[in-house]
Amino acid sequence: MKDRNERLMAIRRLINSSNISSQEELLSLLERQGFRMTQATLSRDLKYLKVAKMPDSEKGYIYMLTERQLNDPSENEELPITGFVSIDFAQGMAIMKTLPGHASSIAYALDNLNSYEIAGTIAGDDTILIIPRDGVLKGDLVNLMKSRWPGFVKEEMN
Amino acid sequence: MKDRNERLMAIRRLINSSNISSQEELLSLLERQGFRMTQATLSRDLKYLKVAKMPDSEKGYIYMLTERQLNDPSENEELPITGFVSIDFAQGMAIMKTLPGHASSIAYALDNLNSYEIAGTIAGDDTILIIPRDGVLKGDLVNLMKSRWPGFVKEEMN
DNA sequence: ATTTACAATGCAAATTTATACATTTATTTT
DNA sequence: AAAATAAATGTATAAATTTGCATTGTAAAT
Repeated sequence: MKDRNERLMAIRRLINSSNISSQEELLSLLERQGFRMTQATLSRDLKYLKVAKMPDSEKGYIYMLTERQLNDPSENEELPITGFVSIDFAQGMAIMKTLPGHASSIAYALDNLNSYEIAGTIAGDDTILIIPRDGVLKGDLVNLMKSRWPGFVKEEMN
Repeated sequence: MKDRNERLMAIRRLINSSNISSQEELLSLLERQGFRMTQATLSRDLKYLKVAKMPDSEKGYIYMLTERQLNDPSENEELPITGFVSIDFAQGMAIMKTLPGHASSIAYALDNLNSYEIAGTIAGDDTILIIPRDGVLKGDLVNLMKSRWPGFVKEEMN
C-alpha cells in the first residue's frame, strides 16, 4: 500500500503549506504531483487523516490538520522535556540519541503522540529508532517534533 | 440585534457540549430552544463563528469550536500570569479585580483574545469591567478564562 | 418622520462532500 | 497456489453545505 501512504503524506503537506478550500482544488494539486484518484477517495482520505474544514477570512473555507485533537486528552501527552540528545536520519529512518536510560520513556511518549508520520519506534537504553511511514520526509518528522515538543530545537540536529 | 447574538451563543454552547454532525441536527436543537431560522442562516452563523467540521471516530463528522486559531499568532496572546485577584459577576457583567496598576495590561490581553464572548472591557487601575455580549452566560466567561488562561482557577472566584 | 444605507435572512439553485454498492487489488489462511 | 478475507477505489448518487439574489428588518442621516 505504498502508494496510499505517499498520497496521504502528500495531502498533509499540501494542506499544511497552502490554503486549500475544496476537495476539487486539492485533487488537482495532487494530480499535478502524479497522483491519480477520484474525489471520493480524497474524501475518504481526509476523513482518515481527520482533516478539518474551517472558515477562513481570506479564502472562505480552508482545510487544516488536526493532529493535536483539541479535546482528546490521550492525544495530549507531553513529551518529556529532558533526555533528548540528538536526532539523525539514515536509511529513511530517524535515530534519536537520549541520555542513558531515557530512551524508553521518550519512545513511549512518541508512540502516544499517535501521529500519522510515525509508524513505530524501538527503544534501547539511550537510542530510539523511529520508523516513519512510507512517504514521510525528514522535514515532516522535524515539523512534528517542533510542533509537539516544546524543548525541541532544530539547531540541535545533525 | 439581540436575537442574533443569543443565537450565536446558543450555537457555541451546543457545539461545545454535544457532538453535532450536521447543520440540520443543530438546527433542530436550536428550534427546541425557541430559535427560528433556516439552515442557510445557520451556515452563515457557523462561518461567522469560525466553527470547523472535523472527522470523528464515533459520529463520523462533528462540529467544533476553533477560538484558539491554531496558526494565527495574533490570537495566541498569552494572558499575563500575574496580577489577577478575583472575578465577580453583577448586572450581567464581570468585575475583575487585579493588583494595583495591573488592570490595563490584563484588559489589553483580554481584548486581544478576540473572543466572541467579550464585547469589550474598560480598565481602571485595579479593576476591569468586562462587558459580555448579550446571551453570554457567566459560565461561558468562566470557561473562556479557564481555557485561555493557564493560571486561572475557578476556586478563586466568587 | 422620511429617506438612505446596511445587516440579516429566506428561498432556490449551485456547489461541495459523503457514501452505498460493485469491483478490483492486496493480504491471509489453508 | 488456491481459496477466503479484508482493504482500497471508482461510479453514481445522495446528502450536506454554500451562495446569489430578492426581501425584510434595523439603524443612521437628513
